[in-house]
Amino acid sequence: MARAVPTNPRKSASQKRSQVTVEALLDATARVLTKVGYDRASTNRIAATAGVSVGSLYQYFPNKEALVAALVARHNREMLALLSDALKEVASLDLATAIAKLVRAAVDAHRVDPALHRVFDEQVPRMGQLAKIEALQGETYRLVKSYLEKRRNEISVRDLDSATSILVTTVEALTHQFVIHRPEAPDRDRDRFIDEVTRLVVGYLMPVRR
Amino acid sequence: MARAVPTNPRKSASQKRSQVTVEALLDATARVLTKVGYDRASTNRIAATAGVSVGSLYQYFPNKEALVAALVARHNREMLALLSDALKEVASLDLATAIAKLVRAAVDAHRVDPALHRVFDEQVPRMGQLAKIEALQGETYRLVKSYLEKRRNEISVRDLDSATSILVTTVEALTHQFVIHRPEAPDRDRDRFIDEVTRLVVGYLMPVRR
DNA sequence: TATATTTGCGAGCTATCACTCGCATTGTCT
DNA sequence: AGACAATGCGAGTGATAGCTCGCAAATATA
Repeated sequence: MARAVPTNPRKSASQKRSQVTVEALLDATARVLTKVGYDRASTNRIAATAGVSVGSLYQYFPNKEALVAALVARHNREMLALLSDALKEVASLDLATAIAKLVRAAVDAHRVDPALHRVFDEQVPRMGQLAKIEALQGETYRLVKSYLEKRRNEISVRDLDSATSILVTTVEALTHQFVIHRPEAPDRDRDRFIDEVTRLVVGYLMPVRR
Repeated sequence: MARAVPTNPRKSASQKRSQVTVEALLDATARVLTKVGYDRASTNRIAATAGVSVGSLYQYFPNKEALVAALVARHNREMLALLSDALKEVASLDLATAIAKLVRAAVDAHRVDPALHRVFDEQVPRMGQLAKIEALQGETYRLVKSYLEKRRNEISVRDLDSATSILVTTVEALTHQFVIHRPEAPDRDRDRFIDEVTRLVVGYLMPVRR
């Protein structure tokens, strides 16, 4: 319980065996987090779930926070890859269609493991090591902004930076809210939701002189 | 540390003296939370900060979670009152102006105690007792929806319910993000931000045939 | 004033947590 | 095979957390 001082990384796994251990620990962390929540997810419990000793856990992660941070980082990298793919698939479409597809991609991405997503959102404290992880969110920002830049002539906003940050925040919040509060929503409702978000975004990016 | 079973409320304060104690505890909770964060905010620490014994704390709050829940509830009631006032002040304005004023009110509300707000947002786990608190958020939803209903003829959205939920989520997320990431933003930037959010919202509620 | 009730106290109990360390096992290199 | 390094182990340690309980002080009631 006593963890006042910030911690440094440990040795990184070099042999295959240890890499398996690390993966097992991350997987176990995800399972334990979704099963019992952040507070009750102790390092002992996670190690046991992973079929690994606590000692091994601390060989690769200096503390619980670093462990969770690594899991979040892995998760974020996956999400980022999905976004990147979606942006490529959408490169040649007109903006309105593209936005619709992107929003759908966001919703689908969040539906992969909603329980884990929910824990990240509702329980994992975003501080310390975890705060650094948000820097990885900056990559999302960059990807979206560079996409908007390519479509600059179809878009009429004062400032691409604020537009990007507004869009990323908005779509993320709405997607979270939808997936968390209506995890079993039928396809029709999901389509409706995507439609509404698309209208919101397109209306913002391509306003019509009134 | 051992708190497996959910807990019931304790006796509520009847004499003035005890009400003072309860208030002191809530105030201390806010101070401790913003100072050391959720994890390190122990009940002993909170009681000491309040100038009250742990025993007294547990006379009114069955556990730490209930204590924090009570604080969040108090905070939410204050926020709700601000929203309610803002809606009244805006009743007779045209929609676009009204939205702008409402967004400004939201930003101002979050600027009252940004540190506390941040703790609520980033650290306080939204589960158990805290989940019930979100039901109080339903009141926000109801207020906004009834406002939109009064303006139904100026608005063109398919469904007022989804529109309400989208607007509440969006404005809240954007406001949070702005206040947390730019707590010291100059007035000009704040005005800009309010402008953008207003454009986003108005563009959604009053789309122009394209 | 005498009695009953409410409120306040805080040392201390138990549970649990994060984390260590000396030793055993497995893998690599020559 | 032999030597050295990498990895795995898990009982044990110290610290701290949440929470209780017996008693004292303050307030209400008669």
